[in-house]
This record gives sequence, structure tokens and C-alpha cells, in this order.
Amino acid sequence: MTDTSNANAESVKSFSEFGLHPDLLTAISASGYTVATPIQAQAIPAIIDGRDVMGAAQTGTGKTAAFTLPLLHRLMPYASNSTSPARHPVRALILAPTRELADQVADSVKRYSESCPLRVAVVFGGVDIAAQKEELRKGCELVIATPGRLLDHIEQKTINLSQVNTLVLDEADRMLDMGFLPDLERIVKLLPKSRQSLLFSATFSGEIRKLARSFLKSPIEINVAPQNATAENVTQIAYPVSNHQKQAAVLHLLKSRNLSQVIIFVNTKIGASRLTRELVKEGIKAESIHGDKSQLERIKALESFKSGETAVLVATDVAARGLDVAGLPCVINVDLPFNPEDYVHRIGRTGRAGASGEAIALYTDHEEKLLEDIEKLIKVKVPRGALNIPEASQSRAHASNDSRSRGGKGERFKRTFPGSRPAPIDDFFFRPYEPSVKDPQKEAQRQQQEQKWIEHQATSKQPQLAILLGGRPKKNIKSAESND
DNA sequence: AAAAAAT
Repeated sequence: MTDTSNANAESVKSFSEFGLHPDLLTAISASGYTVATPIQAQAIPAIIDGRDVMGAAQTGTGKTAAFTLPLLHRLMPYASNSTSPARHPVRALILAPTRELADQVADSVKRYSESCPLRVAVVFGGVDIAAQKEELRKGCELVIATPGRLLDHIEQKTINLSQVNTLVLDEADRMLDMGFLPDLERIVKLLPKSRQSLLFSATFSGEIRKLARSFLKSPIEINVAPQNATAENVTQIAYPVSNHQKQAAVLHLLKSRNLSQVIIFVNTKIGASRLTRELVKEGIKAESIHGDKSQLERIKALESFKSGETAVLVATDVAARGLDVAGLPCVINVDLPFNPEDYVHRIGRTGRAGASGEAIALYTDHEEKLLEDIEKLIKVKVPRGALNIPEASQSRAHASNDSRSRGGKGERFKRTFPGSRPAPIDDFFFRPYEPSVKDPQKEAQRQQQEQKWIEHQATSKQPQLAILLGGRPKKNIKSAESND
């Protein structure tokens, strides 16, 4: 209801102006921040005042700090060194849609609260529940959770939410998309009625407004990002390819451009695993993240990407939203998302915090409609380009010729680099091919799935992927053009 | 059509 669009238009606020707790200011400046982003400038004072807030902001606008800082500020009076669990009831609850996001918010909270005796617990599925129970038993002022595991704790009576005076729903639109509404309702029912509620969402759809009406009380509305806008500092381009060229096109892009790091989005979990395997086979330092991986694998993949150890992260939409990889220069959409809004989120992983970024999309005839839908949504025409993929990489004939050499796969990369030495710049993308040790049962399952996929590809009359069968293509081998 | 989330 409050129009804030012209508030703070010209004023740049420094963090010291908000009256935040000195310990927080120390942590903020230790993180190298001095000036608040627009959403922070608007949200921090409102949250400190105890108001409910409904915030629309693209991720990468400093949204997380916009609520974690004032939240911690308000929790400060409760900070205590007491070891009595009774002295540490849960006073604030942050809910996020994916485990990675919950973890990421927790990272941010922990960074800002490092020096104060506030206790923070992170609660999500896919990991051992016993450790979480123990932390909760000891007591903690702030809990960051995904809804499913939180309900698990609620049922097991290992958490008590009766003292929660602040609720944060992060990425609320995503939570609705994922069907969390019933879970949210169950959780919110357990919270005191008189509390502060904060809701953050990429957009304010009708559904979100409805949610806000039922969970928030006369919220201050903050809208710093035009809806569905893509950052101006992200250069977009789309290349038409045929389906069987996609993999070769990715390799071509990785090798011809001087990209330090890139997230590659695909639409399926199997597709992510497959592409990753092929990239690794090509000597590229790639890892994948998707919902069929164990939580440990997901955490590890994300960590090694964030640390810069991995050059390419192949992801499903589990990573489309909110993930913050500092200074990521490029995102490649190998498949266009079914939902045009997801395109906006995916490419929002780059060009964050004012940096410039590049968003490359590959699209087939089949996906042209999707690209048009995306353009309608973002109200921008995505420039089309042309890729000059080396012919050898796309050759089917070559694939069958060369398939005998499969036994020697990876031979080329057998030499190993010394353990943890950082790779030289020129080798940044490349690392030796090391088949990983796998759970035989899972591996059989995976192979079955892959076989299904391959059969599907065959029946849908798509040419087999050259590289999938042929290993690393030799250059300058001419071949018949595929005719599609 | 896909993906995500408790086990």
C-alpha cells in the first residue's frame, strides 16, 4: 500500500545510518560492504521498526542481507552465553524453497553473526537429522529451514515454534510453485499470531498477494526491480542449433570463448548427468547439480564451483534461483526452460551485484516457441547469432567410425595433475578424466535410466550424439551433413 | 513435457 518507488531515489545510504548493532556493523565492514543497495535501504529501517514487509527484488540485489541484518539486529537483545536451552528459544524462522538456498542464507547469517552469541540452526532434508535434533535441543534463536524437514521436526517434537516472533518467507513464489502452500499453512498455524512477517518474492502475482494477505499484517511493499526484467548488464544471445549439435556447441563455446566459469542449465536431471559426463570426458572440469544427487554431492558440487575449483556447473532448475556465485561471468542455457520465468532466474545467476555477464542460449526449431515466450515476458528481443561448430564435432559418421576407440576413453587425460595445486590459467577448464567410484546398485539404476533415454532419443528420430559414442573428435574430418 | 521437497 505504501508507495516507495520514489523514496530514496537520490540518496545513497551507508550501513552506518541504520542504527544497526555495532557488532553487525563490524561484520558488514569486514565483508567489505559500505553502501546499502536499494532494497536494503528500504527494507532495513522498516524491519527494524517491526513492520511486516513484502519485498520484490531480483536475487543479487542484496536481498538476503536486507532481511538477515535487521533480523539479527532485533535478535541481539536475546543473545546469551547461557548453555540452558530454555534461554535459547526459537525466535525467528526463515523458510526457503530449496536446500541450497537455505544453506546459502545460513552462510550469510553466520557471517554477520559470527562475533555475537546468537545461535543459528539450519534444517533441511537429505542430511542426517540427528545432528539437527541435537542443535535444536541445545536451543537456538534463529532457524533456517526448508518446509519438509521442518515439519518432520515438528512432528517429532524436536522443535518448538511457540516463541517465534519473526517469520521470513524467502523466494515465496517458488515455494508456491513447488506446492508448499499446505506445508506453509501448517507451519504458520504453529506460530504466535502477533509476530513480524516478511515475504520476499521475485514477482507479486495474484497468488503471492493472496498469501501475503493471509500471512502478513498491513505490510510495507518494496518493489525495487521491475517485474521480470533482466539485468541490463547481462548481454544475451541465442544460437539456433539442431538437437544433436547441442553438445558440440557447448564444447565449442567453452573452448572458443575465454570463459573462466560458467553455469550450464539443462531441463532434465538425466540430461545434466549426461552432459557433465561428456564434458569431463573431454577433460573439462565439470560437475553437475540436480535432485537425483545426494545432498552431500550437491553441497560438494556447489562448494567446489563457488571456490573456483570447478569451471563448469551443469544444473537443473534446482540452481535456477537465488544461488549466488560471486562474479559469475556466463550462463549457458543448453535447453530453454519450459517456464519462461525460469529463464529470467537462470540468467540472473550472472551479472550480479552490478557486474557484467553473458547469457548464451541454444535453441532448436522445437524450442523457438519457448524463446518467443521468453522475449514476450522480458519485452526484449534476444539477438540471434550463428555458431560455427567444427564439422567433426557434429558428425554421425565420425561417431561410428571412431566408436571402437571407446575402450581407450580417457586415456588422453590419464596423466594427473598434482593434488590440490591450483590449475594453471590455461588449464583452467581442464582436468584429468577420473572415473568416480560408484554405488553398483545406483549405477545399474542409472544405466537403466540412461538406456531408456537413449532409446527415447532413437525412437524420436534424433541422431545419436556423435561425441557420446565417439570420444574426443579429431579435427578436420569431413562428413556428410545431417539432414534435418 | 520438468524440477523441487520428508522418508
